[in-house]
Amino acid sequence: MINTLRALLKQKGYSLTKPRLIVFGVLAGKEPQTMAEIIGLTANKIDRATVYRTIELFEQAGIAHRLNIGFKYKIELTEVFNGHHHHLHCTACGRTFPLPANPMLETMIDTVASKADFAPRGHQLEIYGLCQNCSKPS
Amino acid sequence: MINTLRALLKQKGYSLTKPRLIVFGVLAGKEPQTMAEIIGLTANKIDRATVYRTIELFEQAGIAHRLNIGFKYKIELTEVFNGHHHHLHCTACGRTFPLPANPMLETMIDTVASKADFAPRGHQLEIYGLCQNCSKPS
DNA sequence: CAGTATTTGCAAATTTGTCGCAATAATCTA
DNA sequence: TAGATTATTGCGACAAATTTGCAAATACTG
Repeated sequence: MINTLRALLKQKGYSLTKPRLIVFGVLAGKEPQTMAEIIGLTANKIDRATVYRTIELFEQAGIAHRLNIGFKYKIELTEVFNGHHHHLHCTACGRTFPLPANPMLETMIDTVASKADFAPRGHQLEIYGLCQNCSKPS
Repeated sequence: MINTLRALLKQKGYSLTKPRLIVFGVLAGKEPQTMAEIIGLTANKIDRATVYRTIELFEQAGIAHRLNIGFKYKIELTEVFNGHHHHLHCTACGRTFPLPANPMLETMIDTVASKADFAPRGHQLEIYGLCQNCSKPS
């Protein structure tokens, strides 16, 4: 994991610094995080500006990317680390869950775009609703 | 159209005011707009703060909703006015095109979510790539 | 049309994201 | 591994985006 990180950084000529490792640590194996969350979790270690710069750099290096959810956006590691997937966003508790990609669905999405004379390069599917926990009768 | 607008507002106990009509007019029948665009188009008629408040109110009343595209978000009228559809976002020219919903695709999305023990209430699919115009050989 | 409740504009305050630059840490070379 | 070179960080100042309080204006009700 760290090796992949190092490799992706090196590919772009970036170095693996302490702040970058910290930000990566905050993202690894967690649900997508908002900027505020990342900044909060690293507040005593890294400056706000560095967090923004790091995220931007991670995006350029294909390490992390933005996920648009409702108003805000959240950051998560790319499919290199997480595999391609979509998201289930619970409108009750605000959590975001990964939904493993379904090959048939992927194909259909590309097909539908192509039929509209559009050359698809990627997509993002966000499903809104209630997670298992929030739809339980209280 | 205006009647539907009035009805949706009344349903929530909101009144149909001049500023709300103006904002509605800016959104009706157009591509999704960014906040900056809406504010710009109404600058000499409505205060910025009112635009923000109106959009928020439109969201609550199911009149308009936010569409997340790349970094920014855009506003468009809901399916009540526009029908359910997805979006093709051209990464070259930045335009956003509607993609009429495909029933089979819709079904598959709901199914996939349900299988993950999630109760889907809606979804948003953004496809990124090149529009017909931008993929032409120049 | 008056009375009441809602909504607006304005100005100020927050929040969010960016930038320049000197200090610091990482990388490279010998 | 020391020393030179380059990339990166923290800090403070900015700039942009969004929110809020409140008095004045507008819409709705009877």
